[in-house]
Amino acid sequence: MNVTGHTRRPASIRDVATAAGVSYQTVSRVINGHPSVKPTTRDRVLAAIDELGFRRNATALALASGRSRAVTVLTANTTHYGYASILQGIEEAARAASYAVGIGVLESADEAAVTAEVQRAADAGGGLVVIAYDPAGVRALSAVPSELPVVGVVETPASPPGGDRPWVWTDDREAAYQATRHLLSLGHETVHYVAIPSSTRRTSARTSGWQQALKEAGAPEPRPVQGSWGPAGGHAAGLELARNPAVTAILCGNDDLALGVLRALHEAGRSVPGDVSVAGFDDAPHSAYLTPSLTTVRLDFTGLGRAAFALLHGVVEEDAQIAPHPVSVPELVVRESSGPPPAGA
Amino acid sequence: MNVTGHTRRPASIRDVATAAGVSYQTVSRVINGHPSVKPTTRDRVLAAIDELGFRRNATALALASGRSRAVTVLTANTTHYGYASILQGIEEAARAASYAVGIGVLESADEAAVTAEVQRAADAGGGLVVIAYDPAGVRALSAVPSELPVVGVVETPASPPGGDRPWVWTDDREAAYQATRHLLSLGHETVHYVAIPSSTRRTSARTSGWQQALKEAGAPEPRPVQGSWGPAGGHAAGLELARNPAVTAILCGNDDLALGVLRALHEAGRSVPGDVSVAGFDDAPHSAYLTPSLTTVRLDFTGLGRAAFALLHGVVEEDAQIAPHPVSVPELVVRESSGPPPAGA
DNA sequence: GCCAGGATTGTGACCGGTCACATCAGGGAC
DNA sequence: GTCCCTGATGTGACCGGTCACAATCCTGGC
Repeated sequence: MNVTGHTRRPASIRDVATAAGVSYQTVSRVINGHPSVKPTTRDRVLAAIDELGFRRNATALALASGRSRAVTVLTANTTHYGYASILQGIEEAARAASYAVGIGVLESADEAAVTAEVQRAADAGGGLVVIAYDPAGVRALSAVPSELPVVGVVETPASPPGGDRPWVWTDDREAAYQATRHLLSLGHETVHYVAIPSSTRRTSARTSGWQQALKEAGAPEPRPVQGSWGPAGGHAAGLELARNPAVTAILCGNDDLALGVLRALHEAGRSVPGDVSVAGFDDAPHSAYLTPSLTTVRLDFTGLGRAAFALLHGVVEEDAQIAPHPVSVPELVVRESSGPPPAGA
Repeated sequence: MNVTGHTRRPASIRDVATAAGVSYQTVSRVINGHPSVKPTTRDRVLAAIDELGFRRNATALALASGRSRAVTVLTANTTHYGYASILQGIEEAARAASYAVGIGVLESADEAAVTAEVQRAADAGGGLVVIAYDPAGVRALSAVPSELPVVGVVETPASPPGGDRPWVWTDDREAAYQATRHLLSLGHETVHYVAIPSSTRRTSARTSGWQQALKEAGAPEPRPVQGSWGPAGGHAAGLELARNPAVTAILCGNDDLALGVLRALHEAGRSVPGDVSVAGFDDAPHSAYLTPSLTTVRLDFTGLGRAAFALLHGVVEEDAQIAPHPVSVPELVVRESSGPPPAGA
């Protein structure tokens, strides 16, 4: 160990080579596990590595070899439950594969801003995971130059916006379908829907799952109420729906929205689930502890993140490339916020 | 523009040099804004850069110059509101300074695991921001080799665990003090406290602010109840406190904990704020929409993250180094969950 | 005892930038 | 007209690894 106290620069393979009395190439072979190195030599090199505290310089490796063992996650948001959990899943898997994880936030959906951010991510080297749940993400995914390895986390599997890029998704359609069926099965005549902003102009997967369930049941299909991502949007939407006494069941695009809806119904003097049933989406950590606790559909975002990384890893390392597939089966979690419609309805 | 469709490797400064009919060094001068380049030459080079779509290779830059324009954030968590917001703030500021942002999650507080993660972060090059709100983070901060630029986001300013490293903090002590005073001023005899896990064995800043307020008011000081980070811990603590009819006011270490406490009180049949007042900490986005809405202390985590980056930036670029300072003045937000104690108490 | 061939090891060039220094021209002072 | 200095530009080495190829050692087969 070095005890001089000098802030010397870290040892390079040439330092190790000198210490072990071999050439730098032999050191390179040892750290790369090349087979044809005599065991005694290898031991000598390993001892030198250990003594000098040598660590392979990631920057030099990236420059010389092109491989960079890094992922950059491009996302419009890092704090919302779903996004944060996907990020966490990616980080987890990346760490296990000893990949570095970078993040880039798409603050605006503006074309120029998105392109700039994609460029920055490309500069970082390595692969990309783009969370394309919103317009900014979708735009980013399609702005990624074709020579870059990228995986999209998308909302809908059909004709993904990123073209022929590999992607992963959760089955949002199925999840919305299940939640809607649940509410209908309780006896509600129909189910209203408060939507999250869609990733594209087309109908979102969540919306279409809801529509399908209504159609199958022959229930009237009310116009979806547009919400935002957070509770504030849900609150506004909830106030609007509360004015209509015919509304007895509300499905929300996510749990935050549902929280706002619950609050709005409370303010309007309508009880949940007595007067109105509410269901959310995502099963955020706080949903089980609300009063009333929230019926919702659980999605495995962390697993989704892990799958996204696994897919990217497969692409980058040119191993068997895993076919894109939905990684989580959505699971309906029935809690207090849903129940039969009021007797009079 | 290139229209061959070939996946050619990106242009280097030598490609640009050839295209502009100058040496690579001149190109380097142009992209670095060196003064002594003849305007006509500069224009020629800029035109070539534009035509070839040249972008400076960040990896090569880092290797050759040592500077890397990157920050790695080391944190035990990415999903909790406070952590996620700090990360967001760092990313925001870093993006503005065109720094790359990396993250490393400290999954375990185990010494070896933490050291390994710090090593990985060091390998990424650039500076470090360590969120030291918990044992893992504190350990990581002190495990950072002294030659690495690092900023700690710590709980308590006094004798920071990272030694002489620069740091930023929120004034948690003041925040807890304010919240406790608020509850006492409503007429409660004393205030109970549900604690988040402390970053060290010592009394946390939040705990000591609470204690100080009680002491000043001559109120009895109950033993703090230990919680975890999430609502589940708050729920358990809440059930325990609900058994004691003398409890009329509860301060919680964060809003998630408070949510669990609210739920537990509801289950125990005690009304909020009629029987018991509850206050949280952090002002998470959902807190305003709970029923009852949550009285809490707002902390500017995003600003804290920005400040952490600014400080690091100052250290790395060797500009005027900003002295560490609390960036946010905690702000008490009074909502429905706090009120006077029941008349009989 | 001599040679083919695999196992081991070393050398030089390169990745794409930067840095330190050399070179070359032009212009003012004498 | 010469000298010196400064502005503009080019050359070579280097950052710390990798890659392709050359060189050397050792062993078995004949």
